[in-house]
Amino acid sequence: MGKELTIILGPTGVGKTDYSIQLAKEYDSPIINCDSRQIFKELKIGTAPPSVEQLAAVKHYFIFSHSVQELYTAGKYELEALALLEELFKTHNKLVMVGGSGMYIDALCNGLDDFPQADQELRSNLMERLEHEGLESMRTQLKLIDRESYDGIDIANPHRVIRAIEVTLQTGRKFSDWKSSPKKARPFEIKKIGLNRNREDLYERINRRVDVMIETGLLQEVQSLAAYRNMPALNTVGYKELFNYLDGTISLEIAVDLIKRNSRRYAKRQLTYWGRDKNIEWLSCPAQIKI
RNA sequence: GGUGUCAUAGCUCAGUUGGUAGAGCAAAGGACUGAAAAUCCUUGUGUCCCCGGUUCGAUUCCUGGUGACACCA
Repeated sequence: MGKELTIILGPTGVGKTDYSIQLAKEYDSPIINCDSRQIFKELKIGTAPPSVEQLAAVKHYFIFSHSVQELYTAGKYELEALALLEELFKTHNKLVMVGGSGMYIDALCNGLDDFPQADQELRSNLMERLEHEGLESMRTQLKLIDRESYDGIDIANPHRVIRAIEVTLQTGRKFSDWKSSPKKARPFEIKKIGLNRNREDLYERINRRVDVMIETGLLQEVQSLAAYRNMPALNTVGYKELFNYLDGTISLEIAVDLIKRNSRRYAKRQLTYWGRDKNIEWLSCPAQIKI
């Protein structure tokens, strides 16, 4: 019998978790998470992971599995998740995956080109130069060492410029030469289900969920993570705003409003990201489902 | 009850010496190859509160109304 992976995706707050539990029970499958922040064991509130009851009801992978102290990336996820799937498919025909990280999902489904992960030292050097010399200077360098990338990537985006320079310097081969739009073969079928709902309803759920997070102790969680605030894992909606509050830069009320706003914007970006993926079968959630 | 001030984008407000208007925020749309909950790009028509008057022309000036605020009683 053929192996099939069902991926449930959708914007934050849409109700993916509940849906995934149902489907996992129906398929008698564990759940493999593909949310880039729920993998962190230190983040228990602000990333809206499955509840203790939900975790007890169905076996979950990639939930609380890694630490914010380590650098985690889409590339690592591709390898680790793929290895796990191969293992699980030995005993299952159908598996359920859920999450909202579009790039992680793409990495798993299609793979990434084989250029390396960033060398941390090189990256921090480049970051420093960006800060001191400005973006224009970085662009000029990219133009010199990889003209094709300079013409092809979003030159206004510092992350992209730095990444292209970084790979080129690190490997001695142009970033643009590495790129091939990979479509790596996977030993299983992939079915994508997108969950969506009325925009107003979605935003309402997001806003409410933030209030619940605050009531549940998000502020205390953020406080306890102060030592790691510079790790990429903590550059996350719900955490960065509260760090600012703790610094005294903004009031708690404003921080909470910003968390809501940034979550809403995140949801919108997710929807945009998946807009071009024609393989997603979209389902509209009824308004009654509670978080 | 009297007097005064205000009424413009979803919100806060600017402005038009009379020729139908623009900022910030919110919002919307988009991009995306190891930071992706990241990072970046683009987008401003709205009965200028309502009725009438003056005027070639009123959101702008005038009368009245309504509402909000302030002060006086």
